[in-house]
Amino acid sequence: MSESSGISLLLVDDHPVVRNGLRGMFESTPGFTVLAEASNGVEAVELAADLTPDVILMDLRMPGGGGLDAITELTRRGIRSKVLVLTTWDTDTDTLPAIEAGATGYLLKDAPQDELFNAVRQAAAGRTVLSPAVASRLVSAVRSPAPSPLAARERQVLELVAKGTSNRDIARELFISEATVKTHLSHVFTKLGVTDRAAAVAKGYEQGILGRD
Amino acid sequence: MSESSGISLLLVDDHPVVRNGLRGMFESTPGFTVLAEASNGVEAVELAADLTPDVILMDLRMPGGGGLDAITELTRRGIRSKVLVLTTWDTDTDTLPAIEAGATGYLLKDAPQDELFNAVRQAAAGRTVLSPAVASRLVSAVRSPAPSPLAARERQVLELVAKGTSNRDIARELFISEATVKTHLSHVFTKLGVTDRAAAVAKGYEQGILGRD
DNA sequence: CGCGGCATCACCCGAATGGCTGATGCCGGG
DNA sequence: CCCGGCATCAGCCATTCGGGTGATGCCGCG
Repeated sequence: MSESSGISLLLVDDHPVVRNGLRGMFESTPGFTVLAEASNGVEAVELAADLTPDVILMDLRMPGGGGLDAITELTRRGIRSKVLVLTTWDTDTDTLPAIEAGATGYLLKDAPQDELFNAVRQAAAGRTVLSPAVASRLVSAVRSPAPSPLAARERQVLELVAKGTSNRDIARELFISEATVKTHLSHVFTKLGVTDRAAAVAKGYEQGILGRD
Repeated sequence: MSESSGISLLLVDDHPVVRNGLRGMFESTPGFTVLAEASNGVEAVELAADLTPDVILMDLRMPGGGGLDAITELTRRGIRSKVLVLTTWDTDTDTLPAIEAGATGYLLKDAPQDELFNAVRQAAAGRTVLSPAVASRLVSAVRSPAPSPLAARERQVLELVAKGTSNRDIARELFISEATVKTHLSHVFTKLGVTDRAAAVAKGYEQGILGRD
């Protein structure tokens, strides 16, 4: 942390107006210093590597080096600047990936100024800041209602398979014959595009069919 | 929403002192009405079904009907009250399950009053409110840095297994013998407490060893 | 320096798995 | 009314698994 000049910032946005607006806001407020600006992800990574700002305010959608890749790269390089994603609309599907990639927070640009300031401070302190909309998204992703392509019986079988139940025991458990279990499993394999139970379980988790107990 | 009297509340906590404290806070603040209190989950569900408060402030750990079950039951019954989980420490492993069960927000009891008020208003409006600590938890669950008990090689093998690779092909892929693959897998089984590859994959996902590509 | 964890390999064997072919009954949509 | 999806069942058969037992070499920690 650059103690003397408060929280140091790197602004990343392809739109100069936005950068200017942000720079204005932060420069006219004690406790913040704008170290530099970048207009794309690649630049952002370079500057961040050089200047190690406390917080990087980053737009996601940018020409010439997307924000997402930039975040990934930053974390890969072990640069400790906190990334605060600032986006215009949150209709994006990128919110989750961004967070997974290592973003510390996610805010909408229409957030009131003090919320923004506050978020930056929180981020600098390493705390996660999510705008309500994003938090909701994240939460609903956790309880994602993934429609499964599997028939009810097939899902049941798959669940038991995931628990390590053998075909024979699945048969017993569901009061059907082992042959039927095998048939169901074959269908599961076909539908999931795999050839064995282990991969089927993996797909099951990947597609959210399994995993929500 | 009970327009006339602001946001209506149901307080659920096994500790009378806490209930009292909360009641005091909310009754002395315009815009809130405490409809009732409950000291356990079962009571809470009954009262909620009866009174349909706008927001339910609920402790998680309670004797006689845990908060988690209560939340589950509420969502099951389609009761539209928003549940705001209020917990003392957040060391719990319950935060995620609670959210998955349908909690609208998750706050620590040591949150400052206005934050609490604000959270309740947000919750009443259907927005998700997470205290920073919980948000972090949630986020890190998404990119879970779960320390896997598996050795490097073992993890590799498990990953291939999840892709449906046969032992023989795993051997080829890793330039080792099939026997070695089997040995690794045996160890994986032991460490994960399962007996077959399908269950191993399931555990792998469950424990965050697999799933983050 | 010995013990434990990791990584490697071998051989045996019984049981489980997955592919294939084929069949029946039910149900709902076109 | 027929077709397709679901659910049920059967038998055959090659392959794969998983367990057991045992062995070697390397490395790090005490």
